[in-house]
Amino acid sequence: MQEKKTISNQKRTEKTRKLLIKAGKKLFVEKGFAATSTPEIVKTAGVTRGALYHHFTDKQDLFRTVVEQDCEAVGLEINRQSQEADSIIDMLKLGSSAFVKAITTQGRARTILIEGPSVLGQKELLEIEDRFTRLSLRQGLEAALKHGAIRPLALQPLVELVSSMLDGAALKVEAGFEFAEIEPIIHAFLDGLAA
Amino acid sequence: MQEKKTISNQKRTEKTRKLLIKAGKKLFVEKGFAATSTPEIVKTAGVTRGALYHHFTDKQDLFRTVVEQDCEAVGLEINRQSQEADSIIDMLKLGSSAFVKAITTQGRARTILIEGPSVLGQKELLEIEDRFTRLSLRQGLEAALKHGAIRPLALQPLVELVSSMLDGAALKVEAGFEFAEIEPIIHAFLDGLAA
DNA sequence: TTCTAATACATACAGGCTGTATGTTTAAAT
DNA sequence: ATTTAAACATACAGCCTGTATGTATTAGAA
Repeated sequence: MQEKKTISNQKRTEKTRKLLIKAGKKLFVEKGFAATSTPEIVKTAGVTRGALYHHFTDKQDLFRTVVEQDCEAVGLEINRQSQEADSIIDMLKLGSSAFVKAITTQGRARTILIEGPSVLGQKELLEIEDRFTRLSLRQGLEAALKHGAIRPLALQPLVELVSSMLDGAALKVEAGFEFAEIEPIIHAFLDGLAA
Repeated sequence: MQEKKTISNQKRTEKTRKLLIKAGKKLFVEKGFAATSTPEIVKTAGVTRGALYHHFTDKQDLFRTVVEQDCEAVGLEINRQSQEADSIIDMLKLGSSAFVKAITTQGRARTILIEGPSVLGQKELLEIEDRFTRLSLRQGLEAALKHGAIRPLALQPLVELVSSMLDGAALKVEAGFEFAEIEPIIHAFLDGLAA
């Protein structure tokens, strides 16, 4: 029979945090941040509120962690799918599509795009997105500008606007629009930049 | 000396509602929906919670009213400023600029764009925006499509994406970017549609 | 004009939630 | 083996929301 006398603190922490994050993610997606109570979270996770407030400073801190993980996952998807691009403009298109597909998976659009701005504030959310999802967009646009693949525009605002357009596209897909209907318009916009 | 024996119920209601809406608008802009308490709202308005819950079903209902008023104001601005346009594409540009300018005034971006989606839900917010601010955008794009001023794309998703891009543009302006920096990029996008 | 009904509040209350303070158990360090 | 510190568990204080109930003022009917 297997004995389980001791669990290292590290493993224990890791496990508890994972349970809390998983529960939080599920509930934040289903009901939103405000409508999700901490008693509900810990009940879903199978721990106590003591554990929650030991590992996170408050509910918002848990939410931030959820958003960070979601953003990281989206970022990985973008990188993975935009590898195999022929041209620079093609890379932008592939990356854009990857972004929309990834962020409309697992309810990520709700946490990142809908709840994120009001719970974390626009500024902090942007920092997170910069770290994970918008990195490759920025690089892609930078390369495109350098190679003259798109018109000479200010890089920074360009990143912001393209990013916003993609956020919007994702929200529409989330709201029921077919991605097949949205994608050509994204491409039209990007082609417009090349004109 | 002026006597003030009787005030008609209509006037009384109008006045109280106006006070509550004004207080709510101020506080929602300053601190967000969640961080604004109803005791604080009624204190700012100079009325009691009884009055608040008499005129509005709940805090969210007051918020919705605030957003509707803000959207209406934005819509009026768009119509006003996009009158004097020469071409169809020019009307789109004028309208877009008017939208961004109007929604970055009076803290409207916070209530409509940041708090709105999470408090009211994406769906209900879209309905409100459709009624007030996106009406002219839709008409403009429809006319542009009919006249062949822009490429043949599905109207509905087109409206959604342009609208989202403008939302994003407004948020960036709100976040400190200069409108002068953002505007040319909006125009570039719109020109791209004409290509 | 008087009485009744309805509107527009005002006050009191119940339940729930958040964050903290404090207690307890288990791993880590000495 | 003992002490310390991490990882929880429990209890508590304060605040907030929505509702229920009570009161005053206006509207309408008689």
